[in-house]
Amino acid sequence: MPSLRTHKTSTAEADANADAALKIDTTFLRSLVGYNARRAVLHIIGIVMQRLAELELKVVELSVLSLLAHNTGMTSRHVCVELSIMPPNLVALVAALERRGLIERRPHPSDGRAMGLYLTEAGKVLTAEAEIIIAQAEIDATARLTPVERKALIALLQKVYDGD
Amino acid sequence: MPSLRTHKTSTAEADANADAALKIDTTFLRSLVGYNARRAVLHIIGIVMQRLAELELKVVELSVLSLLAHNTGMTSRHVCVELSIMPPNLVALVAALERRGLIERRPHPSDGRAMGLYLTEAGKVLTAEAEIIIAQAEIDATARLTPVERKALIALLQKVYDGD
DNA sequence: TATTGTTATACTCTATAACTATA
DNA sequence: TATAGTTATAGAGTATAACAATA
Repeated sequence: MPSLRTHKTSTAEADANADAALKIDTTFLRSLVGYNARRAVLHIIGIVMQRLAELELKVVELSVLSLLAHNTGMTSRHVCVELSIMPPNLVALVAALERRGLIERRPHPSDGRAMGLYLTEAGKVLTAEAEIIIAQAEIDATARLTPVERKALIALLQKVYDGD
Repeated sequence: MPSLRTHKTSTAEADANADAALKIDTTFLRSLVGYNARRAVLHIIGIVMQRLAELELKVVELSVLSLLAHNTGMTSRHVCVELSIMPPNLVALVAALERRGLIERRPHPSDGRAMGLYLTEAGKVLTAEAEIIIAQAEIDATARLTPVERKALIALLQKVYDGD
């Protein structure tokens, strides 16, 4: 019997689908970039999260640390804009990183309202270590891709969201 | 997501990054598939969500309805596995769709524990309408991609997570 | 007046333990 | 014993309103 992808409904098909181990038709969902991208994110984040847990870091915390490592003195507001975090939700995160001695908050030189965020020496060391771990975790999580495919995938994804 | 770059320039300071919105170096984060995929998901989901809101549907609700449209009689458990939803979290969702008269729950013919999920006529109509809307929203959200690029992107994403 | 950082809070999403009725 | 569905609940994640200090 030929593999069927009918959209008709019959009692026989209903009973067939009600039975155990069957093929589920996900043709429509799999035709959507959003669905596939979300599944890929869940796959990758799961692996990355697990590896970062060894350093007691969450993915969003590493994102903030990495941003500060390459943009020293960034303000909370700019971190929020860059990572699409609502300002109230960054407060506790920054406080936690400061409590762990990974970052420092210093008054902005010319804007009395703002605080610059800086990595401490311990923060620099941990961030460097975390970036190596996360880079390897990413490679492992996308191991089915060749380096060329991986590069192409990243370029296509950026084409989707760049300009936001 | 708001624009990341402003066009204002000001006098140089000792700490360039302490000054307001200059170019932020995101080289490391942008080298990660996970980071880029997540940004792309946020971009697409935002648009899709907005369009589906006209039908008072959430993305996950449309996912369930679409799955049932093409796999009539699926059980809750199979929906959970397919969409990575925890069973307790599907209960309220299914109840809401049933309350709206979009789906029906009927006893499984051979397994007294299970319930088959079926679209009602109203559910079929709404799902068909929603699939058209979401397909167009996806095209719009990925308008910077050519059809060939879009197809390539989907294939690469599936290569990342398929087998999970 | 507008903006930065903050508090408080609420809403959503996701996760876990335990129960029931069937298998 | 194991599984499908459910309840209750806890924990993240994300959202808005409002305030003080500063621009």
